[in-house]
Amino acid sequence: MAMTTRPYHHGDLYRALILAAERVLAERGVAGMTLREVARQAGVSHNAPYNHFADKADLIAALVKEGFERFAQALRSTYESTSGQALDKVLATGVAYVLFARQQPALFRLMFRPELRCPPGESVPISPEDVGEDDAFRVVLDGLAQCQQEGSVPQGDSMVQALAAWSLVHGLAELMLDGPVGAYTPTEDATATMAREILTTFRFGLQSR
Amino acid sequence: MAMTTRPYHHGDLYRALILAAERVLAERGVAGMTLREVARQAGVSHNAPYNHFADKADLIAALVKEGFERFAQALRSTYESTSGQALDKVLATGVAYVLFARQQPALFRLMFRPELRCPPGESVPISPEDVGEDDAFRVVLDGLAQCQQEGSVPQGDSMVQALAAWSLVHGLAELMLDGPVGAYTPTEDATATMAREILTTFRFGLQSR
DNA sequence: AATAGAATATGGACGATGTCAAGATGCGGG
DNA sequence: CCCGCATCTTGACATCGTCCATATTCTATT
Repeated sequence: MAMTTRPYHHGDLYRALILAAERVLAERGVAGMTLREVARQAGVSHNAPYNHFADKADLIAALVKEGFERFAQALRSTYESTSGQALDKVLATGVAYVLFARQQPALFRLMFRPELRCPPGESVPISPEDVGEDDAFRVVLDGLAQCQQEGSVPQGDSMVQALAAWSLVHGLAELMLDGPVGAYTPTEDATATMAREILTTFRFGLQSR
Repeated sequence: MAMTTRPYHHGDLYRALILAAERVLAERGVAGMTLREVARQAGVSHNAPYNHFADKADLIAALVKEGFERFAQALRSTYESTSGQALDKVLATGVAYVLFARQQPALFRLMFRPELRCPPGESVPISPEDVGEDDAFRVVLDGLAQCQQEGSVPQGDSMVQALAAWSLVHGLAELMLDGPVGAYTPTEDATATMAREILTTFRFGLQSR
């Protein structure tokens, strides 16, 4: 009678598989996330997932989509709950971006490794839009448009400004996880401080002219 | 007689394997680069690589190291062959960074996916230093120190400035390859223009104070 | 120069993985 | 009540990374 697609034998295997996938991902990392292990953790046979997902890429895409939803949610709520000018909100959102990556490193990596959501033979991944990447981007985009409106950022193509801001925090997040920056930011506080410092360094790039 | 480790049967299988790996990587992408396929392309049995590399992660690490050497070389030569202030050189280096990623996308991805160079069971990858990542970073670091000396950039911790600059171009490169930016930069010229535009947007962040 | 030994390559084998093909199981509508 | 279909299981296959035993070829020592 529920309006969701009725789960017959298991309860809600679709959901259970995504949760199991997330746990496996967090425990064993991107490389260790195997379809069979996910099924094992969910307590079903190694072929049960194929009733709910076309293939491994499809499961990953679903998990990534969930990740981007939470991600966009985190950015949005940070933006909205920060007081001050729109520019302050955008900067706080940038810090939240980096913190999200730090708190859920494996999920964050998965979200930005489209080669992992390529169907078996193909080399063209399930598109970023299908996976909700744009929604997260729009938070920054809208925020910068607000900044232009309040005059805290120079008039111009806010798409370019958003790409620049996004690039900055995304690069920082990636380098913290997988690059040489990690060593400089051992704790979570250090991460936030570094993010703030770097964002402030470039803040004047948006303001001055 | 040569002082290099003498190749006995094949000629120089070590080198041949790295070249084959690079070809396979470019053709089939990160996900399609299999050890057996590399051996096939090199015309040897599937076990021959084990005489020159401990495991797949070791081969990848060697290829990545080669990639970082070329990368550092490209950045350095761009820096040196650009005329003008040190700041101009640094900005040109940033464009070169993004162009390298665009011209060798698969290699670039491989370079920044340390989970692919984890030994079988382990989750700790072959370190960034072992792979030459620092050498490339130093180009930017030294460049910004020069900028401080010539006064085109505010005094301060040039490590933080370098991290900021590196984050910016690295994020841009990643987003162009795997994210939503790619659509806006279809051609190589568009890529360079976008990179210049974004770098210029933030240029004033380093200058003003 | 001949031979012993190390370095290098080959083939087969094993466990694990992603995926496909059939068969078994259980729920809902007629 | 029973049939159909969605759901799960079992089994199989190709491929992959890696280990082991064996064969081949080069180097060095006598």
